[in-house]
Amino acid sequence: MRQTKRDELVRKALDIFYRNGFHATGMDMLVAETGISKTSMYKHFRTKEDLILAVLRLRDENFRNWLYRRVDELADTPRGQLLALFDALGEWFGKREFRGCMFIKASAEFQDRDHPIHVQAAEHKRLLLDHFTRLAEKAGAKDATALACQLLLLKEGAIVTAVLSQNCDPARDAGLAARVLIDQMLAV
Amino acid sequence: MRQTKRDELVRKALDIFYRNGFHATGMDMLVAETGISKTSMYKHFRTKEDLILAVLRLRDENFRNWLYRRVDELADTPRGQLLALFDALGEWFGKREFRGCMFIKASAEFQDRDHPIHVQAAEHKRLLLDHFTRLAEKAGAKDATALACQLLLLKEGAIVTAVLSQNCDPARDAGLAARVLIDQMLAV
DNA sequence: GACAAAAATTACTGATCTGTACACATTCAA
DNA sequence: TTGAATGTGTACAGATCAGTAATTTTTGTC
Repeated sequence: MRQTKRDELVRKALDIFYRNGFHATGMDMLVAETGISKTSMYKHFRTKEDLILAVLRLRDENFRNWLYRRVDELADTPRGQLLALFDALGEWFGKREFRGCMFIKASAEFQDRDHPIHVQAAEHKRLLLDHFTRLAEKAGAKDATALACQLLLLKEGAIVTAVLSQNCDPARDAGLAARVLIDQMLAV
Repeated sequence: MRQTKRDELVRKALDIFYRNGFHATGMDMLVAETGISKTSMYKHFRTKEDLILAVLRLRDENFRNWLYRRVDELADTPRGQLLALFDALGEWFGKREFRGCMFIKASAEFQDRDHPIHVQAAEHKRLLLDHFTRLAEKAGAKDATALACQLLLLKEGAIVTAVLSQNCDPARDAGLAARVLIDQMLAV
């Protein structure tokens, strides 16, 4: 119960950082938009960086939970789930609040590979890749690791393209490409 | 000839913004690292945003010229050139100064779709897509537009992955995937 | 109602941000 | 030699940055 305020802060900060970027969002803006005092913020987090790391942890949890659950709802077989990844992506791109991948943006603003924020963004991608790999194994792919890598490339590319191009449907293109790659990897 | 100083500024600012990010790079840092006075900077560019736009124009020119020329050197046939795209990407990823795609990073820091910097980043991607589409047409793809979109997804995904994952070879994965997609699109 | 933890308020520090003002130096051409 | 264009150096404005200190208010629990 006593964690409530902290959770509220992280939840609201997530929205603001996601919409506005990390460097462009000052602590004073967080105070104004969350209604939480700066003293409280600095009681829960020693620095802005610590807050950002907490935000990214929440984002990772939210996003992967959502994606895995949605894929599970959309298909039963491992092969079907690999394909459903891109249907789920399409749903995400269509949401009003879609603003691209928070981890790509984090790595763009904190470029140093050793920076904790960059490291955490990389960890998110690794967890996704692991999940894709397990799905590819269950589907019986000849080279599950390679297939998972390729599907991850399509996913990341689709996200970037969804942000930067209006008049196209990257989730559909990625899904069509994925089907070809999957069929080729499952063929005997 | 009197454009020299302005060009020098844009060239040096490109390096600094690319390494350090846009918001994280202040005009005072540009003064310190370029040796060009702030007064001169603001004589050539009314605002920091104008300077960034000029930097992105130069980057677009440099990058596309390099990529197109490199692909031309690596292969003769249109199909070979589509594949060579990913060999060229691999060379780029291996360079010491590689820091990801400047336009992805620009769109991450200036998220508003109407923002001039975001618009210019989108234009860069559109020009690349056009080039890919022409190559796919020359190669005789059944659906040149679709193939070009898919290859662009692989390219963007590979760049993002090259930034965020150390222990893998996204250019190779993308190249292998591209071969499958191209073969499927060129098959009768 | 009493008590203690948590949060808010307010004001502040020192640094940095974009952008400007002004005086002075350099270059080049007529 | 004059004069205009282009450059530099320095100082500054006004806002905002991350982060802190001291005090008061709110809140939940016994």
